[in-house]
Amino acid sequence: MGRRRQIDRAAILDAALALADTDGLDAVTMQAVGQRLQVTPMALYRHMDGKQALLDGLVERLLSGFPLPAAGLPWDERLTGLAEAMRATARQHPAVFPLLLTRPAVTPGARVVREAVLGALAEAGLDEGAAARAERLMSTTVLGFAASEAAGRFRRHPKAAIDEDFAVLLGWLRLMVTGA
Amino acid sequence: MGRRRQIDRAAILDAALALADTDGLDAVTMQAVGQRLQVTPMALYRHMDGKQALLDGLVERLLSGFPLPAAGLPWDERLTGLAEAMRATARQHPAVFPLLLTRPAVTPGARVVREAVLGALAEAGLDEGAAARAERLMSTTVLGFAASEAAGRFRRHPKAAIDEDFAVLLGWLRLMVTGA
DNA sequence: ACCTGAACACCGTTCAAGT
DNA sequence: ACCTGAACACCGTTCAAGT
Repeated sequence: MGRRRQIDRAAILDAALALADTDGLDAVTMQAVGQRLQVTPMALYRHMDGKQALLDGLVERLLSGFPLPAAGLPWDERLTGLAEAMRATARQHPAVFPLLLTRPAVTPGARVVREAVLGALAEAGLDEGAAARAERLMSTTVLGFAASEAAGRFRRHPKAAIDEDFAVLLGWLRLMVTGA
Repeated sequence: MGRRRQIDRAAILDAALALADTDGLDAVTMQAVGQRLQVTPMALYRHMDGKQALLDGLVERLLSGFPLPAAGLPWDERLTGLAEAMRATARQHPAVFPLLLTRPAVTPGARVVREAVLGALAEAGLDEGAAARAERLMSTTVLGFAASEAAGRFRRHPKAAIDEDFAVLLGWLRLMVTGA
């Protein structure tokens, strides 16, 4: 025992995410991930289809770890909960989060989140077309805010002001649903 | 004459932006920019403080080329014009645009755009604090939408649907000002 | 003053070789 | 089956040398 290091896809993503969280996206290199797993960079290629696939995997990790609001809650609380969970995820993984703005939401993890939003909007009384449009717009809005915060675009502003901004934004979103 | 290539900061940014527009951000390497100017990569360092400064310069380029709406227009048309100009810029420079979400708006170019938005909001009757908040939120929202589109997050959807999404978004923004 | 050559420490990725 | 060694074509960046 203890002769050769054993790795798998999950271990690679764990290592890459830890690296991204502590040292930023640029620190996620095949060599650094390998080193963290005590393996040569080339060993990763058996489990992961290259660097781009690794980044895709990281994004999916964020999505699949997304806490969904309790189903029994009223629609507006579910929407608010979803938005807050998104912001919390952005704060936990600021380096990876902006990549979400880059990829079509077609993966299983993205689909789950979208269905949750669509469900809340349907309960609010929006028809299918309006709900689909509102979902795109709301996701984009919340994603843009959270990604901005994660990337440090608001770093000149006190945290309290940004929290208040977000609260105002949530108010807008609610109005968007009821006022349309 | 014609003995040694002469370059300067503006020429470097021109070359880098052209490269980014046609081949993406990853194609913007010191070597590729140098080659386009028929100069070695090391020659760039005399005029530009490294790769990061080059990217910063590219972002500022986008901002400073931003067309501002005519000052005589009513506030809501100015706001709409600003948002549409932002989206047009994102379409012209899709590779560079997402970087805007990454940097605090403290450069001269960013300041000009922000003042234009604040001016329109002041004319709409918002006090200073409310205008500052609305500016942050609106810029973030429009930036998020335009960056998403530029990065290809909506590539599964027909262009007409996205245009309509944007029109709905502009309606929301207007409501945000009058309804608060 | 401003560009070049040589050099360094990294990158991602391949492929044959080892176990 | 799965990791390693060697190799390749790139990266960004420095510094002394050329003109």
